[in-house]
Amino acid sequence: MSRRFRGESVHKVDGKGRVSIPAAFRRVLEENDPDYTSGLNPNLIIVYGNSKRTFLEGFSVASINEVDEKIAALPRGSKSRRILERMFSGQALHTSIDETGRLVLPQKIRDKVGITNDAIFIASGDTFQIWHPDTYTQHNLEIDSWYDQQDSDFDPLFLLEGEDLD
Amino acid sequence: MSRRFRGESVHKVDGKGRVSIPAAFRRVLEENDPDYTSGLNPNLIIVYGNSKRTFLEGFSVASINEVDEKIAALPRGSKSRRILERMFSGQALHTSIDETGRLVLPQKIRDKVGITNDAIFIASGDTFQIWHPDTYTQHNLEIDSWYDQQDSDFDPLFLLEGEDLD
DNA sequence: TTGATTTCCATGAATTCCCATGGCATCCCT
DNA sequence: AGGGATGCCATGGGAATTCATGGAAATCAA
Repeated sequence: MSRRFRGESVHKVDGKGRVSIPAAFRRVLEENDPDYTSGLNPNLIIVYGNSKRTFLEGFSVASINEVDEKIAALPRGSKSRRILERMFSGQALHTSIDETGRLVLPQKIRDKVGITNDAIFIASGDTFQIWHPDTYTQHNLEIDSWYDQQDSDFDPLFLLEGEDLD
Repeated sequence: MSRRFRGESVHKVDGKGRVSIPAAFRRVLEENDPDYTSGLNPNLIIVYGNSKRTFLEGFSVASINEVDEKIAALPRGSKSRRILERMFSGQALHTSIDETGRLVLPQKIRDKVGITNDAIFIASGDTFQIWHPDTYTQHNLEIDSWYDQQDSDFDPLFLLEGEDLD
């Protein structure tokens, strides 16, 4: 169907760190995992990154491969390459979805982004993000207040045409 | 044939959120879904957006791809891009039309724009909108009052010529 | 052994699928 | 021109699946 994730939703995280992944996201992960065949569980990669990151980023196998290739194309030993390798190799977790559609987020990772009882999943192009709901709301305050300053019939598509903001 | 929707009509929404979409719109969705072949069900994307939005916007696959590409061309991390990604990735829903020509609007989305027993579909270029009939009427009153301020012989095509308004 | 993972079952709610009907509009035959 | 017959369209209802979530049992690792 599609390579892109779409939508947002909140899910419970239980004591063992299990969370259901939105069903629609599962379809995308399945279609973008070359090893996937009906009956199996699709793989995915969770990138948690350095301490400044306040959310987790989920990649399909196809998407992470793309990133890996681009990194590999950078000069060995370059600073960019070292930074990226650290993030996408080291500060990331290769895992898979279980038969009930859940993913396990280890305690360490949950602590890192402050996820406790609930987690919100938000599509973002060919990756998706996982946030603590409150942190996400907080993060969006700026955008929300920006909307408040626009006319009520403002259409964001207008942003595609013109200049950038700020 | 065409990439543009045309016309408007009202349809029943049942308890499960099912709504027939205008047959003419279906033809447009079919022709603009690269995956569509006779016998299959065309895909479409419903964008519901932030809390200020009072209607849903339906995109064909071709149209949303265009939007996605333009977004991807914006600088990563720019405000415009963040606003657009949130709206078109997060606050949106990828779905499809069933064999009886219906679309399912989940409860959450219906609640958001106040759709209950009926919904009105209005063509709008290469997208279409879905409103609660009353909200739509209300919205039109505002546009009508704008017309009232123009000369009685004002021809909207005039807008094609010059600058944007205000 | 003991705490931490995985696996494996369980269940209510939500969602999808499948079948059914009445209303229009169109086609076609005589 | 009349009058089916045909077919798409809008809408409904119930059955069958899938989802999201919880808990217990089995396995692992240190």
